Amino acid sequence: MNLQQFRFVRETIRRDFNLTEAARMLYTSQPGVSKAILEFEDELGIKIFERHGKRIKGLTRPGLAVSQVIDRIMLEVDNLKKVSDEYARRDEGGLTIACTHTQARYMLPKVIPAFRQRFPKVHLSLAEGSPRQLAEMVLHGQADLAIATESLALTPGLVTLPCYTWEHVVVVRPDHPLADLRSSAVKKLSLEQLAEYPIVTYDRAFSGRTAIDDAFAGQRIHPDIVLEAIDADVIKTYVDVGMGIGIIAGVAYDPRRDSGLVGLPVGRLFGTHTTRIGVKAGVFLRDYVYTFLEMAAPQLTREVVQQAIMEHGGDIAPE
Amino acid sequence: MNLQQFRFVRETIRRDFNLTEAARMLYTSQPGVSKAILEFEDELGIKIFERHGKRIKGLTRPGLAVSQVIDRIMLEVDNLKKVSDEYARRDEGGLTIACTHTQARYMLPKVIPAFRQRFPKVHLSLAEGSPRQLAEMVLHGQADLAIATESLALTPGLVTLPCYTWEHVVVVRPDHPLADLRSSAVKKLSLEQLAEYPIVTYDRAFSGRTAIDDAFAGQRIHPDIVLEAIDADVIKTYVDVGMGIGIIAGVAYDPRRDSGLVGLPVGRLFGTHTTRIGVKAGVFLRDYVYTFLEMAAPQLTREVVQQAIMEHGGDIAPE
DNA sequence: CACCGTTACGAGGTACGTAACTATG
DNA sequence: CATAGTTACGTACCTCGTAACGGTG
Repeated sequence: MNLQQFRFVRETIRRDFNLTEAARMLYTSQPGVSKAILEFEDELGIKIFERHGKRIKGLTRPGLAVSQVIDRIMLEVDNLKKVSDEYARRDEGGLTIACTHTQARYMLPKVIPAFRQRFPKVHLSLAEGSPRQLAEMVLHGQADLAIATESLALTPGLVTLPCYTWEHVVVVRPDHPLADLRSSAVKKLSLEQLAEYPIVTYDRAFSGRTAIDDAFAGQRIHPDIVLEAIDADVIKTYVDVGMGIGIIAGVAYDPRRDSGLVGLPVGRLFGTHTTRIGVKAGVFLRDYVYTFLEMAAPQLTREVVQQAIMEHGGDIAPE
Repeated sequence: MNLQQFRFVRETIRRDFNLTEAARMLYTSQPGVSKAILEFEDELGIKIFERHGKRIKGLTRPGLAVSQVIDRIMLEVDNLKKVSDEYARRDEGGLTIACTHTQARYMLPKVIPAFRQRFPKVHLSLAEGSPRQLAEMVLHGQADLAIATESLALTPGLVTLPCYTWEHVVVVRPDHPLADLRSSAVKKLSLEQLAEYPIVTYDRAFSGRTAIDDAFAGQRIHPDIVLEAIDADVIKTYVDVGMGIGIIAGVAYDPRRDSGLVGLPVGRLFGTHTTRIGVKAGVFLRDYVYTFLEMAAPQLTREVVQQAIMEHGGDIAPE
């Protein structure tokens, strides 16, 4: 029994039971993987994989149980490396943040400069993707943190922590009829009124889009969504060229920088959303990661986060 | 990084930082252990052990952190073997119960025959020791369960579950003055009255002895404890030869088998005690272990026990 | 027949044991 | 000076890669 066998089993499962793929991902030969797994099964006295003749099709029941234990072992092996790095190179290391474009473009710039100053030796990297992908990246150890608004909380094995809340904002061109409303009129804006114009907003998987859909559907309104994009910059660009009105996250509108557009605070129409940070349950986080979390959201103190990670699947109320 | 290195580190710590001892326990050469650990420290980039010249004295701070992670890894590696055995040999395996003499002699005989009938292929073994030793055996994986009344609950890393409650009983020879009391008089027996006679009872570490001491001390009575023993059989023997009156656990007195002695139910004087079963936090238990627990105490269902094990250090109220 | 997993075999490297050496208390 | 840890070194074994083989869809 050795760590290599654990790696092979885990990777084979991740590569959809394709040994050849698994071997390639681990930079080794396919027969080596095959042999190691066979020997491992032999030692345990069980079959881990369901085989149709020679094709590996899936996990057996004991294989499922074994793979779960292996996941826990490999998680701790990863922790071992992190723990020792924590002492060997106190303020050095890497921090990979998996997030949506909105976070990378509008929220992280408020945090990262200060973090960088405090930990100049930490190598930062940002990865973007859909919330589903972000969660996957964290679960597989490819990223340390996932930051997103939607669906993160539902992923098993992921601990999610409330970071900040926000509301949507409507952006229009200065020459648009809605641009001239007085602020009292803006406060009274209804979904019907918005639906009179073509709408440019987020793709289905991002930044509270489901809340937008739900809001309209709740009043049986069928808005004309002429364009979907995953980021507010694209949306603003198309609003600017006259495609329609934009609905974007409040954080994505800056009156100063977006001086070519008018923002209408209509948050109440689409509800309040909580952006959450997700970490893998049971991981060891480097000291600077805790500091990062506290910089991003003061309520996420080391104690709060550690408890959430240990309680494994625990979640903290949005308040 | 490999499992062997983890084993060496763990064993070195357990053997009080004596490499030679650790090597012997693992049936390998001492230089091999030394080299493996040095390489491991090198790979992690930290020193695990505090060295005075060449003598290993203790753990460094990173070493402590690393050793905790290693403990979790090795726990899961053990689980791996158990999980696969669970499927490979469904009703076969071993069950080692670490318990005090009282449990082995009086309580387990009520459970083990039925268990044996249900799982004839499970090899049972009983280990006896002080509660402190029992806890240690379970924590080191030398025993699956610990059963005892005292102090188990306090051991960190051990999950303890309430099994049954009991009270003490006083045993005297038939020719003893107390033997002739009517049951109404027995109900009124006081500590003072008992303290008029020399007492034979348990050793300090066993079966509610502290409760006996506390009861007397609470009324500022200094009983004459003429003999201490770790088991009721010994106590009864000395009561029988006229050394004094005996105070033993209720389960240890059987009117039929102990016909040469008279039992006086004076439980209220020394309080009610809960015998607990301890398992290591986070372990995987074979199916038959869950069955055993439920046979020993019907309230300890699989769900209850599993939850307690997972909540790691969790405890269930005696009710 | 193209793809995938297993078996066979050989070279390189690693693990481990013995022996010698060194430092500590 | 006895005990304990590290270094040195050689052998045995094991890992891993290439090549060949056997089944599956």
